[in-house]
Amino acid sequence: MALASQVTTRKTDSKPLPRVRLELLDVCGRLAQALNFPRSVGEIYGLLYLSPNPMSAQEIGDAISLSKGSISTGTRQLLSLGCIRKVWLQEERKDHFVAVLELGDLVRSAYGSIFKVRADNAERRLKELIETLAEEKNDLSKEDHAIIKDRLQRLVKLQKRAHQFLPIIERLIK
Amino acid sequence: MALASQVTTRKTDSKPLPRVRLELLDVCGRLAQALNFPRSVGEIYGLLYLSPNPMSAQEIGDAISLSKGSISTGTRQLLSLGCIRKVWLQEERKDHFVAVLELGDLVRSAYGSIFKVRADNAERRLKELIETLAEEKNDLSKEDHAIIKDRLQRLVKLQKRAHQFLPIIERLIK
DNA sequence: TATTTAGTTTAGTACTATCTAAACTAAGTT
DNA sequence: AACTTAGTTTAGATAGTACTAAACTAAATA
Repeated sequence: MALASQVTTRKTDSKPLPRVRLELLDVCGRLAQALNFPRSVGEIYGLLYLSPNPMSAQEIGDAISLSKGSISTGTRQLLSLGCIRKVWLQEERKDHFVAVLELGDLVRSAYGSIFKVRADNAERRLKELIETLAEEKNDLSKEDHAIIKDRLQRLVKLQKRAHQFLPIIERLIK
Repeated sequence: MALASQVTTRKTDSKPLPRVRLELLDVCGRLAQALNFPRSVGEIYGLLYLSPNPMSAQEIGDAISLSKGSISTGTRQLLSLGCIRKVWLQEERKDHFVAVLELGDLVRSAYGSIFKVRADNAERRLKELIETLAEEKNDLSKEDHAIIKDRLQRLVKLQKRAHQFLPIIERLIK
């Protein structure tokens, strides 16, 4: 029993992280911010990505200083994004986390769930705009109507252009 | 003189915007937010994009309600991004603005100045990480070193993959 | 030169997002 | 059953951003 408690405290003997890991952690933090995620979420992923072993919330909190609460929500986000996984270690009560290393898969699914959805949304929106213009035709002067129609038409062209990309990107990504 | 002042006040007779314009304005506002710009910046662009005439700061402020200050900084941002242009109207002291309609050009330059730069940055960063790892080789256990090296190698692969995209995207864009 | 007008900059306010601390839930241990 | 431990949720603190109002600069007009 005395031994057991020693074992649990041993966990906290966290040596400082090697610089490589600190650097990647930072890179991931910035990347996360650029993608409108909390920086800490990126940091957690970066920490796990170069971790030789699965890490508990404890250990994560020790490595980057972050509260229990933040780690809890951060890991939940990463789990739901499929960026990390839980692993159960024998005779360990705590959850442990590992980074999903197959980033290609992640990118692929991000494409499907984000990029594609956006493209579809944009298309719908633009159609709505054109409908609205049609409804308002009588309220507008001939010239104004023509101008607006022309400009919306430009957007349609641009969109068609973008649409040609999708299949090409899909092929590249798979 | 009375006439002149009438003329200047006439400008303020702003009729409410047609719905198409309100809708596009909204779309652009949301788009701006998604790109980490202030919503108002997107709204200004959206407003100008469907405007039959160049608009003064005044008119912009009347159309979407926005303070002088915000319009000043907002237009400056859009100008520096190349999204709008100033036009000087005869016998008008005020600046007037028009949207740049060639969105294709904008996308192209955004690719050059943002996407490409990011890709290059990422490449540099990754090289640095690998250098750091080399420097730290002795501080790490053999196993840890091997693991970290392997994972960085995965990133290199991913990056090479991404790199293949660039020329293809460039070709599509031009 | 004094006054008006256009536009910029600054100081301050309001809002939002992320974090922490602590209350809480649940489950395992003695 | 009481206690410890792991993890979640909530309330509140803090920081950052985007806006407004107002002071300021510069230029045109009287």
